[in-house]
Amino acid sequence: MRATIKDVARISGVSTATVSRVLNQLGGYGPEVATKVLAVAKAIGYRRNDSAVSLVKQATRTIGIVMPTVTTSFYAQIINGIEDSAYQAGYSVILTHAGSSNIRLLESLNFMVERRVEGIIGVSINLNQTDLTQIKALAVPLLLLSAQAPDDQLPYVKVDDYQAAYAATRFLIKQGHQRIALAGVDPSDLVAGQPRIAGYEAALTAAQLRPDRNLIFTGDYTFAAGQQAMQAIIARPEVAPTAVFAVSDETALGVISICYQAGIEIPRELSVLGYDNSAIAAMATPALSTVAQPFYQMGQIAAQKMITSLQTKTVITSELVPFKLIQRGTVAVPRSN
Amino acid sequence: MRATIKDVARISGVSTATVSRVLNQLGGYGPEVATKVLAVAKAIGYRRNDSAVSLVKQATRTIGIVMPTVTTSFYAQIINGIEDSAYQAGYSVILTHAGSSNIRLLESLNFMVERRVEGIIGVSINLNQTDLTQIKALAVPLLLLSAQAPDDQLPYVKVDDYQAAYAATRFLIKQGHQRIALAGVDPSDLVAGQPRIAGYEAALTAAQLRPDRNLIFTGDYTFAAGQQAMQAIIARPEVAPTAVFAVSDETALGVISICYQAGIEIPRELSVLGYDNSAIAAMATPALSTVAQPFYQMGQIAAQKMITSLQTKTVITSELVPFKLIQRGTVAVPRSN
DNA sequence: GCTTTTTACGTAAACGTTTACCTTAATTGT
DNA sequence: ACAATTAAGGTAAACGTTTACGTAAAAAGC
Repeated sequence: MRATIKDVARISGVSTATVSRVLNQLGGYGPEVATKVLAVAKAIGYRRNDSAVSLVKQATRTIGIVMPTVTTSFYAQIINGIEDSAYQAGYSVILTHAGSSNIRLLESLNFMVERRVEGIIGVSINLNQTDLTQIKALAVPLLLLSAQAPDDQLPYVKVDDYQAAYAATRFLIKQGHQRIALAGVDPSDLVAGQPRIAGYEAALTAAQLRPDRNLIFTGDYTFAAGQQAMQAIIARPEVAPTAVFAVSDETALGVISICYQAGIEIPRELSVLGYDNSAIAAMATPALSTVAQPFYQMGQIAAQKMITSLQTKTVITSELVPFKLIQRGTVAVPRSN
Repeated sequence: MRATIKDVARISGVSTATVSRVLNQLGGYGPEVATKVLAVAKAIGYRRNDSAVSLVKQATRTIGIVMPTVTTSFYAQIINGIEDSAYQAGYSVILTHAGSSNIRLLESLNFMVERRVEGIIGVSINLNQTDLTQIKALAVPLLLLSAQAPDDQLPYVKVDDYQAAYAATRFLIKQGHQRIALAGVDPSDLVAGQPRIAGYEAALTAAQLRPDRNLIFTGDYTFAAGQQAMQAIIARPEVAPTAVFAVSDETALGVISICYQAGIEIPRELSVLGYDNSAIAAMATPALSTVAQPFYQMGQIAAQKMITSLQTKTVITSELVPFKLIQRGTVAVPRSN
């Protein structure tokens, strides 16, 4: 068994209260006692037991992360951001997956409540009203990252998908594109799907271009979705876009992979724009132009917001973080111009 | 404040012991008491406090993950594997970064010991002898994942880098390649660097090909390392390999990106083989041939080994997991053949 | 030199559980 | 019908800390 504060006290010849005071530097002890206690603690390898501390202090200094079981590449960046901020503030982070399609979500949240996390950051989780009422019953602060609850019932940190899609589409138009496809989007997705469609269409309309539903290729943000979209584009020469705005970098790579197989040269024959700026974007050939989400910073911001809210006992406010258009090698002016 | 077992007991009109028995289904109570207690617990939103349980049971059912602050794309797969296994066994996982180049390593480990994790899985961390003695002093089980300690002083789960590099090189030779470069490797890295160099050279020697140190381009496994290696290859036409074995997928993409810029066609003019089979390998154009490490399974195996060792109180044994050569689109027979 | 303040500790309760041990009543066996 | 067993539930200690409160001695103030 591991040494306890009592062992340190006994060997040092003082009370546990004094040991605690020395260890936490609270004052109220003499210098020779302090050195003695410290020496003994080190000698017997004493480490304090956070379970006991949490119990008496009624605070665990732990925040939880809940994510769907995905392996998209920005996963790491988000977690890094959260963990770095948490660590700096002396908080631990405990991690749980919600399973694919949130199957394990409430179970996971329960788990965390029993661990007495002080707050939870839910990454990319879609909530319906039933979920929300159950979450409220849990009585634990929940902050959404890259997600949004119906009627904004929960605070969030995310980019403004409408604005980002608008800016991205506008950028393609300014390059001279008129027939711009939107690929891989899920129109039933209220948080990332519909706003991006709306932004895309608004930018077209603002430029006097008529949005064409035949240019929207639905999907689930994956590589495969991009492949399917591009195959559909090739199969229907009558639509013939000069640019495709993919709804994620992975989707963009999917369309690029089909283009490669079909001998369509990028960006000469077709421009492709991604979304996310995940690590793979810079490493693709040609390097992928994309709209960047600052994942690491989003993680940091989320953790900071959560922790300061915890410490100041104020409510967490939502925050829209800035996106950025990153021009690399997959967008050019269309050939016809 | 959250409801406690005492609240449940008081409202139900029984003792806390009985509540505990009901909640944990230990028997020794009547059916009507049970339903009453359960109803009360639910009504007041009682959740048990794991800090208290951990304290009295002297077990936290938590394992820790320590990783360097990297954003390589297999990060997610490893964590998913660990978390899934842990979750199934009723364990929580708490996550900490060791910082770049392990700057925060011992601090992180200490953190975890204070949290009383029952075991720690260290992912991709390189340990020197000083680290090791300090870790031993921590007296907590540590299992290495994709890493190895000097003199095998700690158990590990990893692929056999020597064999994998040997098989990969042999594969390239069988395709007809005779001048094969090795790119991005760190020769001072005892765990992933030297064994891969050795396997690479052994395969060459076994095929009566003389290893040539000029064909080894050192680096740090990154995308940039691959770019530098390929630039060096182009700058020195006298070495002119027909294939390059990159020491990671990212490095492979680095060499591919330079080839693209230089107009070198892959795989017609140059074959490229990666290492890892991270998500990006399948999404690259052309799709990257690579030696696959089963990251998700490695995570699972590590967690399972740790947990069964904890439960059976046996030592953790090391395990070499199988690699696999995945042939996609970046390796072909050399032109000269 | 006496009171007052400060310093340096010790005592013990509290945090929320689990569980060994005890007690009472009901059930069983004969 | 009575002893023996079992079932149902209570009591209280224990886990490892922190911290309010108490106390004795030393220091300071006059």
